Amino acid sequence: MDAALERRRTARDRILDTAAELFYREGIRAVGIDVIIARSGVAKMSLYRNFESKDDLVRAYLERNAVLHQAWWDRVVARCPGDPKAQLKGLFVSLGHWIAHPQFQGCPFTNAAAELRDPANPARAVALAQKRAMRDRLRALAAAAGADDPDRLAGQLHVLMEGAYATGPAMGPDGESGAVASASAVLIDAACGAES
Amino acid sequence: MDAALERRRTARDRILDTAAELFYREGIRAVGIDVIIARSGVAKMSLYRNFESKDDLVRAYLERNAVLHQAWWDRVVARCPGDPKAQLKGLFVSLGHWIAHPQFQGCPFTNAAAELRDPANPARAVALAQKRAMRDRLRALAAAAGADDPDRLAGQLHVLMEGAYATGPAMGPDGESGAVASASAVLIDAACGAES
DNA sequence: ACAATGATACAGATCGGTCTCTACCATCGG
DNA sequence: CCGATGGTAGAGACCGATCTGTATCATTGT
Repeated sequence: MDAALERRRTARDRILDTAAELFYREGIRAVGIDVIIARSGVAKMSLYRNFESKDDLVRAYLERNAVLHQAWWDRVVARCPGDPKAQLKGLFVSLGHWIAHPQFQGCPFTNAAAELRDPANPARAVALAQKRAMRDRLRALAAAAGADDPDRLAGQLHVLMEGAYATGPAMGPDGESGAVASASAVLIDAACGAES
Repeated sequence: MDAALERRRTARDRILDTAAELFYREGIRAVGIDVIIARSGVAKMSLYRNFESKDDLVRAYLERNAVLHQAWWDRVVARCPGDPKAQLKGLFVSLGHWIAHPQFQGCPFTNAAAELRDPANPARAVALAQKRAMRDRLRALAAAAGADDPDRLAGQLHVLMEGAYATGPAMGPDGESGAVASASAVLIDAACGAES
């Protein structure tokens, strides 16, 4: 029964798990269908019964990652309820830890956008939408924190956040983790008035 | 003679020009050798006589871009001789203009690093070296500007710079150009003391 | 005549995607 | 309790397209 349940659970999920790991670690274009098939122990037709195409699988991978990222965001924000300024700073502290992780390979969405340039690719649309959503959430927090110009602060923090993602793979685990947190603090304090 | 010189000049250079444009606009892995051949009006063997492989062509493309980027940096810095603080700010103002260009497609080195994950790829090494060189130059300017902690300011500005590159393609021409310049000013002033 | 280049065919590998066939398992009618 | 049925999955051959890279031969400018 256990094996049966495992089987029923799997197929699609096993494909998605394997694809997510490979896409993130080795790149989307570098990972072929055959490798995903082999590593997930799944028949090729099972993949094409659950996903229309490789592009569709990539789209599903990014959409699931967007949900996970959203969950991370909510988790961090929930640690400082009612204190938007601390919530903002907490995001960047947590981000600084993440990019120092030895297996960190950059932002999945930025990577996908770099690999998939075709504007008509739905996976690319998911990646870009995620960026805009991030910016919107930053803007909401900046406004809640009482920034003089919430839109400006959101823009600054958005650039900083993207930079943290981009700097990670280039500078390695001893990279700019501290710089991310400290820069965000400087920008947030400057935009909200120095009083805590 | 002119045509002959043109011919002699070309071959390698025409290949490199065409490859640079295509690699940057459409991505490295998305552009095949055949397209480069056709668009540059060159025989396939002329490419393989001038470059060992496609990877070698990519490496040459990135190395030339590194030289061009260095030249841009020097040009901007030369506009404010003897004023490192203004030089730093000028870099980010200029960067803000660049990422607003409609044909901006992100940082060629970041894109290359995202597309070429194999650590043994020499083109990837060129891309990562460029990042480190940028950070070193930022550190030198930060020290010259009298920052309290030059290494810290360099790290912050480095993240900001990478973020500017990464945000461009996602947010479009009406993106965060202003945020880049303003954020850099806040960080620089905070690190050097407010007095100009 | 000679060196460099263009044109083209080709080789070998790999890619995404389709097809066929078999095996399993859950359900349901008797 | 038992046997037929249908849906899901694994295994692997196969296809056409495309990719990098090589070999061959004609052309051209000096």
